[in-house]
Amino acid sequence: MKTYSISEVAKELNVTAYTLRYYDKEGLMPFVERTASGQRLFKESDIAALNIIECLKSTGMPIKEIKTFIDWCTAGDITLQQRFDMFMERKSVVEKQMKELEETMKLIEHKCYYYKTALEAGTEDIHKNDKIEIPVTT
Amino acid sequence: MKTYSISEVAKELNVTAYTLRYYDKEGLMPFVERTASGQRLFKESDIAALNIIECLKSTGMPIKEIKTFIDWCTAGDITLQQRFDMFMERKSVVEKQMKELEETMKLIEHKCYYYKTALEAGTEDIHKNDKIEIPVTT
DNA sequence: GTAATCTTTAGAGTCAACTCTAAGTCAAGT
DNA sequence: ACTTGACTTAGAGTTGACTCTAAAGATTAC
Repeated sequence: MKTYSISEVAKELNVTAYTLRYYDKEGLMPFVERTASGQRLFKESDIAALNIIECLKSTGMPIKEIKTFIDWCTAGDITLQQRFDMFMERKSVVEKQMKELEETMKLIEHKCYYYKTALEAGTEDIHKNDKIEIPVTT
Repeated sequence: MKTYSISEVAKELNVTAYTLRYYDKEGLMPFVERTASGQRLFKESDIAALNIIECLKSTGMPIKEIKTFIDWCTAGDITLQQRFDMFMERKSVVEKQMKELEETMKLIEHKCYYYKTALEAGTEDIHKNDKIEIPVTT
């Protein structure tokens, strides 16, 4: 079975080897095996697991919570419910992030328009009488 | 013209007064006026500007870059092009974030399904023969 | 007018997530 | 055998963004 060194994996996942060692130190990689001399040997399945870790991280989940998930994985079928619940919660977190990102996008696009027209006019003054936007909650 | 105290603004924007003072210290709020005794007086337009700051922050822009933008605003029409370019770049950053968030969502949803079926079976073993997913670039 | 509750500042402390250093070990090429 | 470069560890250092403290001054409520 093909294995990979830490720097190969780092390159593949676009992180540094330092970061991977840090994750290991924090308990996110209890599954990675070692050679007799102590060097890490990453399997394909380890890289897949790291992809899940990256995915959780990208939802804003802190390392410590990801560790809890890894611990659940190690514990086996007894923690299936916790893991299911966790991913369902992540799903709603990501849904919220998507909505927020859309609001952000609206404002950014409005500003693009604002500056495009200001540039055409040569001055921002053309927007002097724009009404101040009060965020609408409903 | 109605004005607001730092704690009123903090409440409104869902941040702490500490945070607002920190932003001020970092140069994000040169426009906020003061009473004779030195207390900050926030106008509606200041709150609008803080909303833009929050918007930029939510795209992952660091405080120092936001300060650059605020400095451009202070400099006037001469920096219209820079500000337009900045928002156009933010737009493409947010587009990228949206795409990434969709990829994240796909993986999360897949995991929800994975654990839902595992729960129904009472064991994760039913997925033993799932092929390892190799991220597809195209 | 005085107590309670703001506000101000400079500067220190915290926290997460890296990021690096030092000193040593291991592996691959010539 | 020896050099070069990758790997190991513990632990220190960095960064960004707050978060708080202390001591002082200002404002509000009665």
